[in-house]
Amino acid sequence: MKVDDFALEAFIPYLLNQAAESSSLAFEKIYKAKYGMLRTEWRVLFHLGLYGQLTASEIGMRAKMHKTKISRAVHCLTQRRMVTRDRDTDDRRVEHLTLTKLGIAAYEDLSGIAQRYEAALVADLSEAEVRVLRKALVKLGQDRAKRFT
Amino acid sequence: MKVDDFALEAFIPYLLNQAAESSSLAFEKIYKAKYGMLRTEWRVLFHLGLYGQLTASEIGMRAKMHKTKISRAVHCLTQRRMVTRDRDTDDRRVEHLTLTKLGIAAYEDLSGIAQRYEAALVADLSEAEVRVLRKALVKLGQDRAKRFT
DNA sequence: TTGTAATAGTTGTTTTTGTAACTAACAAGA
DNA sequence: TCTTGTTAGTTACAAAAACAACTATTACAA
Repeated sequence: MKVDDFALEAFIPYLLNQAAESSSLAFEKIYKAKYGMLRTEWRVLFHLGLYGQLTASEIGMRAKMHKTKISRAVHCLTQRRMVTRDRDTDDRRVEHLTLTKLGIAAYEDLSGIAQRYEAALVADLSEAEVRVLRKALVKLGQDRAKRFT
Repeated sequence: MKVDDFALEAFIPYLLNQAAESSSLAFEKIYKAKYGMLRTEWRVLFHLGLYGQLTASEIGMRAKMHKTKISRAVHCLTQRRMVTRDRDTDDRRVEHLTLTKLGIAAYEDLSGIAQRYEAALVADLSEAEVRVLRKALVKLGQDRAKRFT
């Protein structure tokens, strides 16, 4: 199987998946253990904590999560009294989601941990490298729907 | 919700997940459409194509995939006549996995596509940036079991 | 030997995700 | 008004993943 110079070890999507999984794992354990949250719930919580009141669709666009995931995450978060839903008075299809005191507390706790976690993650990279990394990840995260067929 | 200077948009694990998902998507469609493969199967195929004969455990260690995933992926790949299993004569617990002609053909086809795909992915990054990216991803992909509690 | 532990891999069951179909509300033209 | 189409969000069902328990085989020590 001589084949080629193509190293799976260096295939960017593969590396990205490994890095994403590995880097999410330890942090996932924290919010799971402390608040019983799933990754989807953590994301919703985080978006609400960061941007304030949002609708499910807005979260969907920002986080690129499918609406069913959001629907379920919001359901769980409301059950856990971390999020409240308010119907829009003009358009009664839309719901405005807001964190409760409990939700805010969880968000503040977890975002603090997240910052320290991230610092530990990139501890052995230089600042310049981290800048390049972030920039590259943002680019790679963009929709490329049409770019490769 | 004034809170903080913590930008979710810049949280590395978040960016990694976005980039990983986005970058895997288009490629996933290709091997799914052409060969009806799942991501797990594609990974197994790729490891076998790259390293030749391996056992399931070896693939598990290299790819950091759980053994049940590998078991099922191998099952599908053998059904599709892309992989053959041979019992080790010394230790009858272990199976040596090898690509068939069909498997090799699929691997060669897909690895070619993968190379071009990756080239398109990083097209608007400089070579230096790609180097930094790969290096950072490899580091982040490493086990950090004990590094953050 | 024989008993205990360890390893390779599989199978079964439960969670979580993905997909598609659905309800409810609005919009806008005939 | 009455379609027809669109949007927000939910629900139901199918696909995939995670987790635990299992079989078969080997290792190794009493």
